[in-house]
Amino acid sequence: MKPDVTSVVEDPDLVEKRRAQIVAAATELFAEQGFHRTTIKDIAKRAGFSSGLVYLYVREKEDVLLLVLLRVLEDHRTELPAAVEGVDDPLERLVRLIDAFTRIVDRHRAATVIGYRSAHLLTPDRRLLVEDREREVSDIVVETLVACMKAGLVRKLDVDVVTHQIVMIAHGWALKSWYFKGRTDLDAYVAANLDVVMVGLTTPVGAERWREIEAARRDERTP
Amino acid sequence: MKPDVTSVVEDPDLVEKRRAQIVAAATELFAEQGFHRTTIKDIAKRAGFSSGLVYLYVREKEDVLLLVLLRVLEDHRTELPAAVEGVDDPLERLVRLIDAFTRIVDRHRAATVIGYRSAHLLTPDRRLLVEDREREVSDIVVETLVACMKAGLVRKLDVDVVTHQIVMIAHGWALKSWYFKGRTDLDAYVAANLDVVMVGLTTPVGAERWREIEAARRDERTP
Amino acid sequence: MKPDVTSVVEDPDLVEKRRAQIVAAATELFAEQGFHRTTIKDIAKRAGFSSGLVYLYVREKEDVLLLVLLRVLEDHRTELPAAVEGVDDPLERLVRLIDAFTRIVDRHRAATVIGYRSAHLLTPDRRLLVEDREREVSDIVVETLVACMKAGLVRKLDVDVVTHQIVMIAHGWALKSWYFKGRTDLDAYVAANLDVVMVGLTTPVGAERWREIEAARRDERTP
Amino acid sequence: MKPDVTSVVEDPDLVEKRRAQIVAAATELFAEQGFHRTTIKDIAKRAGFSSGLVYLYVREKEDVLLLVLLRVLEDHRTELPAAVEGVDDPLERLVRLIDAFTRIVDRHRAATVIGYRSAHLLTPDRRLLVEDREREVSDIVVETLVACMKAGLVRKLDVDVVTHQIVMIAHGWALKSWYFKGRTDLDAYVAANLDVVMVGLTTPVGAERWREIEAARRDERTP
DNA sequence: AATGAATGAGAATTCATTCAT
DNA sequence: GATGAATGAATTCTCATTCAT
Repeated sequence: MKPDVTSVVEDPDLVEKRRAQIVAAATELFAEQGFHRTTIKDIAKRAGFSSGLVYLYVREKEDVLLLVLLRVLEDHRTELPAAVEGVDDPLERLVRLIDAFTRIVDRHRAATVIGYRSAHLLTPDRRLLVEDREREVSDIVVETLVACMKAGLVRKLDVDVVTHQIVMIAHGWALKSWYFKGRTDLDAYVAANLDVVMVGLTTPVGAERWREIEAARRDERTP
Repeated sequence: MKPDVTSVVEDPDLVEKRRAQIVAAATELFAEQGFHRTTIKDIAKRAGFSSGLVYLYVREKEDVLLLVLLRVLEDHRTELPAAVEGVDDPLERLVRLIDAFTRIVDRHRAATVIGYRSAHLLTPDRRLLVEDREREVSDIVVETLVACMKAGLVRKLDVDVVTHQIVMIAHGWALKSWYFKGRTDLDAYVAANLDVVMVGLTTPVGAERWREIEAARRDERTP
Repeated sequence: MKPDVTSVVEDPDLVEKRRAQIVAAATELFAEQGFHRTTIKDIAKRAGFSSGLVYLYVREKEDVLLLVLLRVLEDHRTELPAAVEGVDDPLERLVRLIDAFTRIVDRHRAATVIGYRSAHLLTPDRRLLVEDREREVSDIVVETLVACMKAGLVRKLDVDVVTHQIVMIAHGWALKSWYFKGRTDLDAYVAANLDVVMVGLTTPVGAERWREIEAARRDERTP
Repeated sequence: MKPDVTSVVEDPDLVEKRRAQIVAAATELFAEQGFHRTTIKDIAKRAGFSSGLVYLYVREKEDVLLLVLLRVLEDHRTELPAAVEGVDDPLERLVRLIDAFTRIVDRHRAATVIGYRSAHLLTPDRRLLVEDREREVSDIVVETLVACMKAGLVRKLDVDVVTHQIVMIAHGWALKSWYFKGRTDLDAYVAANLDVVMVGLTTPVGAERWREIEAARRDERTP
């Protein structure tokens, strides 16, 4: 389970402490300048020690990126369940999750953005590790969504797609900050997204007009 | 209007042709390996000419990235309006836009992903150029959304947020391809997203239960 | 005698004309930016034609430098004798030569400076060619100096050294223009240098005090 | 006062040592092949270390050139005054200066030549720095010359021009070594130049014949 | 004769990584 | 454990030269 990053230093507390310093500095810098433009020296300087030290706690630069990405996902895995702790009603859980997810992302904007920008730079094994963790996070949403459906609170829909939509709502807040800059604040963002999605999910469906439209669209495409 | 990338070659047809070759090769490579790991030599080799040639059509490597990003946005600006050409009903336009947007992104998956990964590497002036074009694209959605609201077909909601949600649905298809790999196809993705969003947008709203939940959430946060 | 630079173009008049254009443009540019920073394209553009054309009149870039340097030396070989044409008195010839030499250099400041900066970039054969021409120029001074000595107008001194001193006076005006900038004009420069040198050359020598000093100096060095 | 060249290495002794090695190697190479044809790799190899090391002590290649030029000027500023240390008689000082100046140049032939060839390649700020130092060197001559004039040992003449003449005598030895190759040695060169200049400077002036000649010349030019 | 697009060798510079202290 | 000097591979960009038109 432990991230597969080895260190030559033995003392586990020291390892944890140093890595936290490295991750903190790297997260800032990667977000500011991107992975490639950030040098190990930059990271070391911002963290307040020498560049050689970094290599006592990490084998390659890419490991730093891995640690950064695993760090946020770890936080998600802790904070997201905490947000629905003790809440039994599935619908309430779902609302809280969407709300909390977006707010967690907001707190970790830098790392979230780094994920989208730089995860692809990881070697396949490391990328897989990250994707696994990411799936564990989205599974938290999946579970609640399934519970809602089972309880008849949410109508039958492709769970993966809906989960993905919810994830994108949360991540979207970090990804397009420039789009909202100065126009919409976090609360309004959460409110509007919840409004659309929750109505979309919970309303029982009839023969809406847009359905005919889309049906026609589909026929048009595959005659 | 023309991208501010200068070329020492004067023949405009040749410039267009060569740049198209450069963009095609670069789009593939940037998507495969990222911007930094792709060398000018790589691009030239894949396009079938010498590395020096690239610099006859572009001043710096970053210009190649700019051209790649502007290329997709240009396609969006052409293809998105084409998808609703001659369609008067606002709701039908909206459905078609969401559908078409996602499918255009699908066709330009590589470049879309590059946008999220590498746009931040551009110098501010170039980034601004890209963001402007991006806004022009999302404005196409905004217009139709506003028309729907004016016609009473969609209820009053924050237009920016909803537009952003629609954009994220379309982009999301490209961004998390690994998430759907082998499970959900494009049609199912479009269908499910449309289902949630269109119901969410067009249903007249009453006193749904999730609303109380969210109201409680809100009070909890700001007592 | 002709500079050893071959051209693929046959018409000698055209060759001469084009080379003159090339030399004129190159002289300006080499003086402004130096040899290496000046590209063949720069030269062609300033001369008003295409870069390919240059290679019809010159085999390599270095040939352009050679032509530039030979051009000035040719002018010296024409103008210097012209300045003493018909003057029989050796002393008058000498004065006129020093005066004229400095003024010719002034008119060819750019090329003179290029000589000091860039002659060393020539391949040995080309450099030798230039040095030969340079010697032919200084020989004009040598001849007159010798005539003056034979006539007893100038006392016995190392002719090479004195010639060199005179050459350095002339060239010095071009080499250290920044030193005189705004303080001394050409006339004052010529006047003062002539004053020192001509007095130094024509005064019959006795037991000057500085001689004892220098003799002591010499002893000090070789005990 | 310190040359404005920054180093990432902090130990000042090491910086000094490495820079001395770099300067030594670069001086040889610049003199042999010129600035542009000398690569950083060449310099590093001749100095016996890796090319990357150079960039720990210098920010750009041009800085190496600057260091080379400042190095000689520093030596001049040390050695020139040392040559007249304790000598009170102005005339004796002057003779010694001319003598010493030429001999210092002889010892630093390579760097002196580099100055004439490559100083113009420096960016304006660096060039200015070099010119300032150069002026400080020539000011040493100026002072003594003025003292000689005040004492009535040298007649009234344009001090700048005469100083420049003396500087050109010294530098001339390095600049035209090919001219003297095998014919004149340093001692003869110094002796002859001193002979002309000192007689030229110290002889009280009457109505020499060459003066009438030059006066005529002048009238001819400005009728 | 002239053009100018194309080539490709070459050079400065950066930086991850190592290792002696 | 920590430091920071040293290494050298890698990459962008330039430009002399060629050659098809």
